[in-house]
Amino acid sequence: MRVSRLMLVTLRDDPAEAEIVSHKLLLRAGYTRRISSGIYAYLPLLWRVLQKISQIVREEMNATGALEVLLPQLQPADLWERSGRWAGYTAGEGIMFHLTDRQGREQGLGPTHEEVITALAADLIRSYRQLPVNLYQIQTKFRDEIRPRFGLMRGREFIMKDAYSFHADEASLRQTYAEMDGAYRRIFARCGLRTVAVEADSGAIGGSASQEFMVTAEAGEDLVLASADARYAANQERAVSLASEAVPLGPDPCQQLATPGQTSIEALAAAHGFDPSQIVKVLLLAARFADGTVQPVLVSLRGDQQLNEVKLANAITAVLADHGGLLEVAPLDGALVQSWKLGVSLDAIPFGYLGPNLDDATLKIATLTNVQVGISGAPSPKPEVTPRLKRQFLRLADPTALELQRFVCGANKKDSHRVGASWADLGPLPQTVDLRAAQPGDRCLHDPSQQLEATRGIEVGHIFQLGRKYSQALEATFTNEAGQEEALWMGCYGIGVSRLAQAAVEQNHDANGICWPLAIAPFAVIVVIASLNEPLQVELAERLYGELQAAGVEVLLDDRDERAGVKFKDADLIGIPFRVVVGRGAASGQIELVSRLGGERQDLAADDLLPHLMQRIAAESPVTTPAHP
RNA sequence: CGGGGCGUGGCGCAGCUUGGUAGCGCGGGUGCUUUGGGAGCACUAGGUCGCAGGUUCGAAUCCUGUCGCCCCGACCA
Repeated sequence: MRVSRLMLVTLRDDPAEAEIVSHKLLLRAGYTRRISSGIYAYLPLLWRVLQKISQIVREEMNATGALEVLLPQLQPADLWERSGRWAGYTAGEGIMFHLTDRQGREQGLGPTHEEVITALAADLIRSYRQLPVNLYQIQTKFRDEIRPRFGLMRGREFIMKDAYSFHADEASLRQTYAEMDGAYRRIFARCGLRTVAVEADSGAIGGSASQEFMVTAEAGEDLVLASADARYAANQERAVSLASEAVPLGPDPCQQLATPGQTSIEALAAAHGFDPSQIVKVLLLAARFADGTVQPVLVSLRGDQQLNEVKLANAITAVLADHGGLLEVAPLDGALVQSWKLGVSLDAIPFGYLGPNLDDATLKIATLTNVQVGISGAPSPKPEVTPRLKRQFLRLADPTALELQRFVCGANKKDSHRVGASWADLGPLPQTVDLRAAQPGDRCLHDPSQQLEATRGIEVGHIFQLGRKYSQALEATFTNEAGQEEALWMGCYGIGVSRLAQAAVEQNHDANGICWPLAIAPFAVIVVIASLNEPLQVELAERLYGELQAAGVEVLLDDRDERAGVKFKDADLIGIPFRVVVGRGAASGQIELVSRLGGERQDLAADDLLPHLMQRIAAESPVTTPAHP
């Protein structure tokens, strides 16, 4: 390809719209343009990169025996209603773009494809003899992200590889899951990325085991907690650790303590010399479900620990599985009562002095006159369904709180705490669930001498063992060896292809621009004609360009009538791994070869270029994974 | 959605506080000179100052509304 024909537009200044370096470079180097928030055009150079990545993904997926397909992006609502995800994905903070077609049928633009693929599996898979199978596709996904960010990093339209496997039993699922783990490691390594595999929360997709692949980068949106011995790594939302030892509380009998105005752990600890680990803090929240159910939740945590909201949401979902799906969890306060139109009075609730045994009766139904509806200027009501508030708290407690023999907690009375309370004093025990957020510096479970360290990561891949959640909902069954109908076991496996491209830039750049890993570079080589006014240079460059092309090398020829400096700057900016400069030495058949990464340069006879480059390229290319038998 | 910020030639910005007929750098075009790390000189094209109202003799500037974009939080490949 000739640069003069490439529609290459590079920018000298950083665009105002970009914040992180990879986004700036992709814009400056002419790889992409924003069309609207979270929607980007893939320009010719970027499209080549995306094709390169896709091809690597394809080769590694095919090598595991997976089958490539292409599924519809426009998906009927009823499919999503059958899996129970329509409401959650479209209402409230849902991320599915959706529309009504001319027949009045509701459709969604696919943010993911579990529903479609499971419906297909139900149709196509009849017998255990067909199993296992693994289907994948590489296509554009649509997600109306709450906050699109950082260019291709979090777009509302992006390219994803998603795969779905079907199995006769859990052991087979585990095996394919392990194969995908291996394939993913090879994919990211071949793309030239440094990644770390971490335990992850399975989120809205559902299911049991899941693992994320993080490109380590400062600009990453995720916090990874890992031990220095590399034996444990997890996303912070999932991470577990050992809490520090609590400071024991003295043996004095339980008594009330006047604590006027001391509504925070800090104030309470400061005023009476308590250690925060001696206090049980109680949080009041409310969980809203798709069917309108609103469940008040009381969470007990040790005072020095923080709540992990992802763990909390998972716990609530596990306890209340049959309300159409959890939509939202938020602190229950006056503002929430109003915005969710709960029709409840919180006047009897002594905020700041809550104990784990707060009486259900404190949830008082407000009289109608207190239900403020239709106040001008008030936000429009969010719930699409009439809320039905449960009158009993769901009581949850983190083990760190339950392990305390004696502790300080709110007395459920304004300006008053209990000191020396024990769980026996407080009635029935709350349900025990891990709810605390692991923190950097915490000791590790596998080896308490190890500490968790924080790094930031960009999630480029995620693999899940889904189990039978979707196959049961969508009645995707097969006949097992014994002749009985059984729901399929499922796994799903995603790679953010367009995100990966930007993550690669985030990890591979310098002050002059992008330094693409050879395997995903849009071109391997750029031949720069130093001066178009020198016929010898032009002639030699054209000859080399032709030879490289004939040899199958992906090569750019910078034939623009620009000064050499401009062309060097652009070559660095767009990040082509090898630069061949045809300049002063052309008369004596000498050219210069410059490596983008590291910048080392060497003079070569023009005739030696091709064999030399072929050898360099081969040296950097990994062995191709053999095809699946 | 809550909080913060920004919309002025293609790009990056100034001007706005204190209203007076729009400017700088880069980029584009033409010519001459230059020619190995984003050249110099000259000429030139290009802007209803996001949009809609309002105040005013007069609005980029003040007021109201609205749309768009970016950043911080909840969502995720």
